[in-house]
Amino acid sequence: MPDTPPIPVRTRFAPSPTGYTHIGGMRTALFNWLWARHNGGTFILRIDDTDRQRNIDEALAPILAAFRWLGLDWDEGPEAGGSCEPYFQSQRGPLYQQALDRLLAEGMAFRDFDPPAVTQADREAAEREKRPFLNIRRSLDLSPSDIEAHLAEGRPHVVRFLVPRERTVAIDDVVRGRVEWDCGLIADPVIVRGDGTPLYNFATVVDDVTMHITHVIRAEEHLANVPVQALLFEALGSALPVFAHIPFVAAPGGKKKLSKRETELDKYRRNPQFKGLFEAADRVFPRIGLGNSATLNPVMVEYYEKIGYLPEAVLNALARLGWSLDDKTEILSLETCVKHFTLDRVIKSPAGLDPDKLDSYQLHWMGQRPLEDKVAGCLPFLERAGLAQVHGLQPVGCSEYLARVIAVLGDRLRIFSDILSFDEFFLADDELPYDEKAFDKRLRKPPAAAALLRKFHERLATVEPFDAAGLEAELKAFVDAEGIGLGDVIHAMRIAVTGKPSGPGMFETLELLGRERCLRRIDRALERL
RNA sequence: GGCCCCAUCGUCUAGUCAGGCCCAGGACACCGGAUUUUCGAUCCGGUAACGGGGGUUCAAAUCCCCCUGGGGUCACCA
Repeated sequence: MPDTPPIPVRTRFAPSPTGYTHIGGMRTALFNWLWARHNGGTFILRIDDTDRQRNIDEALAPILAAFRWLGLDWDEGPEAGGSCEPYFQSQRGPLYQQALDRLLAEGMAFRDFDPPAVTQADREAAEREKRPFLNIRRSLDLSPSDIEAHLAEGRPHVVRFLVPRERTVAIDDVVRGRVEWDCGLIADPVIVRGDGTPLYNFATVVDDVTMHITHVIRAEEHLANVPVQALLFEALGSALPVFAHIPFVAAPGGKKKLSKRETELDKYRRNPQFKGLFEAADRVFPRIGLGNSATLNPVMVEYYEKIGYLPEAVLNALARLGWSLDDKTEILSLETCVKHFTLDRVIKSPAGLDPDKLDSYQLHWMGQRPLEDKVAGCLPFLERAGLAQVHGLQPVGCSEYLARVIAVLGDRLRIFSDILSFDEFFLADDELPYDEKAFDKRLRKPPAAAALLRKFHERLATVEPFDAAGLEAELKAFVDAEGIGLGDVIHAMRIAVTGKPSGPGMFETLELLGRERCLRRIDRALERL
């Protein structure tokens, strides 16, 4: 029980509603969620929408959807409510105003009437002289009556927090240890804009205070915000929360922050470890009417859901990015993570997303899913791709057929959309495309292939029963009689019946397809020789 | 450039706080073999790392210093 904090833990994840969820952001959310759950505490979702009032509902939906998909519930926040409502910064104006009044009254903040151009010039001058920029506090010299006059005439101004320049500020970060800054190097941050709206650093602190956040767990890139925020906590008379600056999620194979910027995405497309995911997007999304890797890419959580990854796999992969349970445990359920997650086992250095490893988790977790889950997971892909109605059969959704196909595929079905690459089971016989290279190699080139296939075709027409065991026995008898090997006919048969060079067991495939379809497909292949 | 952070196999990591059990363990990837009608999966086996230099110590991946390298951040964005 030594790692259990004495007071109820309250963590928060505060996304800005951008219309999608960054996979790295989700990892941060997960750590917050895990820490709250591990301690029986509270996980809060708060929407940082201070900057602009875009269509919140539209931008928020994908974020909530991502949390729901992964099964990360929030105790307080949008739709859930809570005792610290509202959970949208855009609606918390009065709280910020109150905090602002207090800072102003206590002389810990001041109105800065310098026009932006003046500040800009100061900044450029500092840059030219190669010294750190510190705002010149001209407005501090204004007398109370001057200020009143300026206010009366509606003179535009911002409010700056007055940094105590003579001291230092430090935190004891749970993952990074003690980090200290010299306040003499910190410019007075603007906390309220000219239009009266609060800025992030200010709003966040006010929210963390008023929502009684005990642990601020966020990505390392926020470390630079700490001095200002810590000072703000103090100024507001609040104790500092526990800070845990976790490493950011890096692009595969690198140490650079995973970004959704277009120029970076183009690099990712060429990244050997990353490109597979992009290629998958370009392969499957067009078939199901979801655009391509330009609209849905692996930087977004939505990508993984829409292409058919399992939440367990994504969660497992995310949990292992910068955190470990011990020296050997790789497979982690959410439950296991909740039980063992502690902040002191978070690593300090950036962790690159590893698509290969994600796939290995996916393989494991897909293997844990019962057949009916796989059927339910695959069906939507077939429907959207127009493959749910197999010629001459009942719709795949209301028959056992799909379940049989999936059972035969076994672990070849890694993600749900993989079902689309086994479309030979769903296409009409005369629509089946052929892998031309394999067709040449197995049917056209071997001198005896076509004749053998033609000959075995006759046996297929009458063999009983038409099931895997029966078919295997029949083919064995056939090759024995011909004095050849299994491979001499099986490869030719596979390309003829499926159009592909590889796939699940040949006999199971034949059984599944059924006699009529097999015969027709063989005829069709022989005809195009 | 200023400030700050980081540094173990190709990758994710264990080990670093409490130096010896580490000529560094696991996993993924990779290579080889087994199995197999193909692919996949599976099972065996293998290659592979403490960035460099100084200290401290009987002993350093672990402690100290310097260097180098990588990264984050520098807005009336979040």
